[in-house]
Amino acid sequence: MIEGNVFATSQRTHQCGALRASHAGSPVTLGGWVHRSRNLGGLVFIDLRDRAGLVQVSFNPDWASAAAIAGAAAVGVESVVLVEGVVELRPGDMRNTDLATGDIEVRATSIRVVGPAVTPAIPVARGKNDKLPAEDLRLRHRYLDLRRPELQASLILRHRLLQVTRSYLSERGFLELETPILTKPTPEGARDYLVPSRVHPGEFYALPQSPQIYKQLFMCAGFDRYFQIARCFRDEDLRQDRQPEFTQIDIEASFIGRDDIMALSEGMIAAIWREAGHDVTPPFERMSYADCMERYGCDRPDLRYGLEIHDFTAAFAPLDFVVTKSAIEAGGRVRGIRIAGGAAWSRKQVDELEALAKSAGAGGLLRAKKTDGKIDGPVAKFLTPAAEEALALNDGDLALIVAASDRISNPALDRIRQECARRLGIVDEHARRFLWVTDFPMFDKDPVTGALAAVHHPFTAANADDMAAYPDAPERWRALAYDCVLNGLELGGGSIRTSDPRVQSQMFTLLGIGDVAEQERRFGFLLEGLRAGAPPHGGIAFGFDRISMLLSNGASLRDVIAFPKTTAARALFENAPSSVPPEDLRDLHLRSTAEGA
RNA sequence: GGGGGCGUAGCUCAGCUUGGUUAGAGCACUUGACUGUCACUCAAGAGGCCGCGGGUUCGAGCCCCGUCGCUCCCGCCA
Repeated sequence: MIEGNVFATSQRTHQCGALRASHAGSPVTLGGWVHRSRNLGGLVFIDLRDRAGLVQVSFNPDWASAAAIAGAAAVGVESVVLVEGVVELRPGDMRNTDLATGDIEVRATSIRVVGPAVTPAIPVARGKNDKLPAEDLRLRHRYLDLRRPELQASLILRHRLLQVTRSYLSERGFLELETPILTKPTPEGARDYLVPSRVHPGEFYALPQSPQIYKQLFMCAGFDRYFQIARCFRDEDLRQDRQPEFTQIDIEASFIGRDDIMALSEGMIAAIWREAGHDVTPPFERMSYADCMERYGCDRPDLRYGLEIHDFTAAFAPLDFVVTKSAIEAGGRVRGIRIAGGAAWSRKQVDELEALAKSAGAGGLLRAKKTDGKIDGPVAKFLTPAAEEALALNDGDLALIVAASDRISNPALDRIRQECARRLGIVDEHARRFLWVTDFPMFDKDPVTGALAAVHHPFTAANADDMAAYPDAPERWRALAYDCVLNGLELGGGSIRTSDPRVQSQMFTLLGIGDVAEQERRFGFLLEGLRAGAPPHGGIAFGFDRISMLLSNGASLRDVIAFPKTTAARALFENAPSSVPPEDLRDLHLRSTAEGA
């Protein structure tokens, strides 16, 4: 680090928000924005703001000229001013403990307005109970919104997290290598953003959904360890935690296995969280995909609370109860969760949970509660002692059960479990339960068409034992893939890649791209790279925006991205996308079919 | 692509249920007063295409239809 005050320039000596009692007696020149001012009549205070914080500048006839006081009284909020003065300790009763600079004030002798401001369209300085302006206004006037100390803190933290990430990886031999933004359309996955070529009529580049193939080619080229803070683009409908362009910490390495990537990632996550002031202790817990689905009904379980799913199928099979019986006969299972104290919930409350289960695709939600030693509910009169024992209800407990195929019951029970935890207030907001989910299936089989789709992506390697054991049942193969999960949120995921070009070609065939010419056309540049001598390699990518959001306690991804898009993928500040002159379209060999075009 | 919510002063919101004087409040803004405030205080003032279009009605911020924008969710996101 450079010693001393790097913020001193020919025009100012200090940052406003950096002044402390130790500066008392120093003459200073400050530049900043007028956050608020208080004119007491002949005595004026200005709260001057820069990215470091606020400092009170006082204008008093004892040290300031009448002209300076008049200037201070006249300046409008959000104007940029340069003030000269002396840092002085405030008398004890005038200290402001709410302000980092509250022990001192700057007794100003002059003020110069260098950037006068019109009245701001949205307020920057807010009272304690003032609500934020509507988000579209904040986005439209982003230059003002970004002045808010909260957003500045988020972006400053984001910067620090990026630097920690860079140095962590760089210190471990990873090279920060760049990949193209103008690239080739990807045949599967999300929709691409397309860029028309001017010199090649009718042809298009695509913006990368991820640098996946390029980073594998870096491995083929022998760079051994790669990382990139990579911008990625996906043209899909948006959510609170989804932007059309987003940033990934993208990592790939050679001569490594799953455990190497996990250990490296754990260290990096710990370094990032430490930078944000949190202790994280690797190694992280691990759980197979199969266990996750069995116990939690989803592949990214929130482990901050229990409410695990239990299987009652064996005990319920003999029951002469049509709901469970028909489900089991159709190949389904009877599974549910036990809620201690849930018997006290009202009919209406449980109905709401059933509605939730139905919205997740379940046909219904069976309930059984135990009060005064007696089980109540539609199944109650069919229960055998064995079934009662399996339910294992204590007095006051409620069981919520879904009888269906796992494909139906998993998402339903997942939703129910999350909602029950919320209602019970058993989610420890301060807990951080990191988890590796491993052994994902390679393929997802479409229940109707039987077609296979890659669960992770087509370049993921399969477990070799599975391939040998079930050569004709690829839907049983497990992938060498892993997801990093925190409190039910996916932070990142990756896999060991297929480095044998023949195996990669077989994978494409399984995915329905059997034609060799077609494979070469779509993925030739990867296959050629693999044929040229590819080391075993693998990697991972973390969603950096989401990590920033978590660590700055932001409610939305839009609070950690300087210039985000709306949920309609529109940029309200610079007003993109927008129409272009017809001649521009002509140059690109395009004609718009949009109405009114 | 589908569903829910919101849209009234520069900002945050009342008013809408049950249509009926001149559409209100707080903050911000302008002017004035005020020598230790820190969301300063006090007084006065200015500020409105009630998102837009159509309809019902003697009469619409309010009811109906459509549309646009923002937002949340489902689908989608290898």
